[in-house]
Order: sequence, then structure tokens, then C-alpha cells
Amino acid sequence: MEKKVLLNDNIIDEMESLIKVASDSTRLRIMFALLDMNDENNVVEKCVGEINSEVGISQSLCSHQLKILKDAELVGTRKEKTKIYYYLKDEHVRKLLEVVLEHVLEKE
Amino acid sequence: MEKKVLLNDNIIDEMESLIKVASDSTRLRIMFALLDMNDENNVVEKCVGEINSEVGISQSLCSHQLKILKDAELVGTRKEKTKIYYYLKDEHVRKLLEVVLEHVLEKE
DNA sequence: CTTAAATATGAATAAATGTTCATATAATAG
DNA sequence: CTATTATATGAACATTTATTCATATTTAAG
Repeated sequence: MEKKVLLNDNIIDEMESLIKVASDSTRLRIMFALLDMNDENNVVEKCVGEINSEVGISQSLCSHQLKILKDAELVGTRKEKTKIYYYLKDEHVRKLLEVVLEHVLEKE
Repeated sequence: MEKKVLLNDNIIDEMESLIKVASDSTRLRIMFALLDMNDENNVVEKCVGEINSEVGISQSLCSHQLKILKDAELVGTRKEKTKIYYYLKDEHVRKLLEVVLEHVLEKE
């Protein structure tokens, strides 16, 4: 009953937007590139060039998709000289990727 | 390193498919309708008619979207006379909704 | 067998989305 | 100031997707 009150249209729409951002394979690859080697809770940062070559996509596409991830506040940025470093911003993102990965692996 | 081996294209694609299924407000509403009143780990079942009137969508749309949810194995069905009861099939779905809801509520 | 109730399906349409290409901006080095 | 490197942006296109409408299927009841 309490949950029902919270679940107004606004919240559903925000959930939809957030999940949509995660629902694309290119963006998933980007997020995993930022998750990779993330031992010991260390924050992993990579610049755009590193990301697009690691993921195997064009610079333009990478930049477009990073903008979408940043607008959704799933990644953050840090500027250093000419380079802009991106990192996963939110613990919820990691959990989301974990849950979905588990689900997929379980069905093998 | 171990994770990297697992993350081949197939798995990314399956993750994409799964998240795409969850990334629509109509399907989110349907899933919450099946999650609602789910105290004590009880399984909630509702027939198509109950779902579409509760969610406020047409019978046809509801049926289309339920098919998508079922193909993704996020919901299951049980037949009883002329009615078909749907229920949330997977614990991962609940976790996914939880994580996303938390993320959205935290940003208020 | 006919009718009614519950659900599913197919075609059509409109809207949203991912990707590419060309170009713009910003910052640094020479 | 100019050239170069790194990143961002806008327009265009092709594809996917949600929704509606009309109709089909299934099951039970009379």
C-alpha cells in the first residue's frame, strides 16, 4: 500500500528513462569498460579515446553515447588537460549490471 | 580478468534484450501490478483482464506486452478455465525493479 | 451447435532510437 | 598565430518499437 502511493506516473517514467539508457549494447559495453578491472572498490577512469578503441566503436558514436550516459547521471567526468576522463558514477548501476548479468548467466 | 572472458558478444546481446524488455513504462506498470501486494514472498497471480483494467490499458495492448514479458521469461502463466493467470517468474526481476526504483527515489 | 467471455494475433501507423558523416569547439604545443 | 589532438554536436537515415484496430482462437455454458 505504501509502495503504491510512491509509484505515480512520474516515478514510472523516470524508471523507464533510466532503464532505457542501460538497454543498449553499445552503452553496456562502455559501462563494462568502466567497470572492468575495478578491483577493491577503486574508481576506474578512462578517457574517450581509450573507451572507443577498447569497445571498438567510432569516436563520434562513443561521444554520443557517453553524453546519454552522463545526462542520466550514470557516469561522471573529470577533465585533465585536453582529455576528459569518464567513470561510473553510481553504485546502483553496478548492481543493475550485476543482477542482469546473473539472470543471463543463469539461463545458459 | 575472469569477468572479461565471460563478457562475449552473446552475453552482452542477451543483457541488452533483457533490459530492453524492462525499459518500457507499460511493461513496468504491468510488472508492478504483479508485484503489488506481494507480502511475505507470496506469488501474486492476476488474469489479463485484471491487469489491463488495473494498469489502465486496452486488452490488446496488454496481451501484446504480456507476450513480450513471457518470451523474455520474466512472467509465467497458469491456465484455469477460460482465464490465464500471469505471475512474476524471476527473483532477478524483483531485484532489478528494486535497484532502479532506489536509484530514482534517491535523486528526488 | 450457438453464443459469450477471455485472450491472442496480424497488419498498419506513428514515434523513438542508434549510427554515420561532416563539422565544430576547446585546449595545448610549437 | 597555427597546427594538432581530443572531444562534442547536428543533420540525415535506417531500423526498431509501442500502440491501435480489426479479427482470430479457445474454452465453457446453455
